Amino acid sequence: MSNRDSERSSGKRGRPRAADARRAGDTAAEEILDAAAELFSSRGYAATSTRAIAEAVGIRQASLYHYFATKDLILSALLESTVQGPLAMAREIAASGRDPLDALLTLARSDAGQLLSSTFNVGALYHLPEVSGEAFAAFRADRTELAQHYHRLAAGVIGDATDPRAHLPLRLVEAVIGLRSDGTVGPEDPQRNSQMVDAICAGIAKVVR
Amino acid sequence: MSNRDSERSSGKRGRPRAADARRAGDTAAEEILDAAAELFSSRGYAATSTRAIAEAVGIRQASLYHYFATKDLILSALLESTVQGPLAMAREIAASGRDPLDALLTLARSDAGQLLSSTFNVGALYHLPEVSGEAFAAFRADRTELAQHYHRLAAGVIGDATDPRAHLPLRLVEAVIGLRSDGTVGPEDPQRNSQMVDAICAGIAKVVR
DNA sequence: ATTATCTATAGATCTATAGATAATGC
DNA sequence: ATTATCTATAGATCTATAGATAATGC
Repeated sequence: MSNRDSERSSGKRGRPRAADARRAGDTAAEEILDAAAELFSSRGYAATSTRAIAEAVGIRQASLYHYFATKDLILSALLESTVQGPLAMAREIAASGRDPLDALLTLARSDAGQLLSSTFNVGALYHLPEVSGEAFAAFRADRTELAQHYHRLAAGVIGDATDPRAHLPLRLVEAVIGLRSDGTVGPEDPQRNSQMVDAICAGIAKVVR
Repeated sequence: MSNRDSERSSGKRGRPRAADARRAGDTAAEEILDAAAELFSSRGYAATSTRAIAEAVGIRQASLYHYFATKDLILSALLESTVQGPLAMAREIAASGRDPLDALLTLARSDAGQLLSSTFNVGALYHLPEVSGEAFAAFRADRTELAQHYHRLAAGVIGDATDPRAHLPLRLVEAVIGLRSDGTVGPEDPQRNSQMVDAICAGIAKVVR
């Protein structure tokens, strides 16, 4: 129980900041990612300047470049960090040999729950138009693999790999991104979220059966 | 049959363009909207410069401002023009007093079909982060009304206005936007599109019943 | 000495405006 | 005279780099 005191406490290296810390995160890089997650997911990538990110963190614009060599790399880090968990889970479930419907619903429940409970609507990052650029090819490959896991499990339940219905379960999970943008759901009402996740999973089951 | 010759033919007013016309549209404003629809929906709003739009049309950057006083107004015109049709149909169906499930499926089929058959993926414009800005409040009001029509019809079938499932039909229709961005479907394969629309409508019926 | 920050700025944009120009219409 | 375009540019960005500064660590 002694790992609380190294948190950000005592000895700070380097020149002090002009402003106080105002962001979540134990390190400067985490503070930057937290601010960028909020701004990129609400205002978009091109519309968010590095100056706006720095201001939200409480540092100068140029100081961002001590941690990220380019603006691209900030979005890249956010994209990777949000897809890694779902992808790892999908691989695990795929390897487990579970019943396809059970596997599909477990994956969907987990992913929808995470999208709803995250502090910002980071799922919206997936849909930023800039993500189709070369700088984010690694993320897109991960995202494609995740989509394939959903598709394969759904096709397994349906019994036909060409049935267009097999594309719908992932889309129902991602519906929560739009619902959060609209304010229909959000992390401030966990009970409503839980009902929404249930409704989505029930919908997925009905669509594939 | 004599309305073919006023098309863009004979008498052109004004200084000639430096480049040839290269865009769909009978008027310069339509050419601009066509180019902007392609660029905004694929690259995003902030990432598309007025210069890029002008180049796609074959005119100089400053010439855009003869037709649109600001860049905002170009996106605004596109958003309005894509939501007007669906909204008009939704109002008509709502006023018709039809059976809610029948009404819901008719609306969904029409909207999904239009999103799939349009030349560019204009549905993606709805999800641009910039649309949450003040300049697009009129569009957002229309969009909200459309969402309410879907929600009310779905709640009518379910028999409970608070059931979270009532939010899912519109989301299933909008799934085609993501499917087009991914290349899963597109206007080049009408037969596959038709199967996808059927699958979505069948999914909607199952979700609300 | 190392580190994290700062100030200052170069160079490349980007939107919008001002005013000239080259057509047609009357 | 009217119109649709053009050229030129002002002023406001924006990203990234260079190099100074103010802390701690050794």
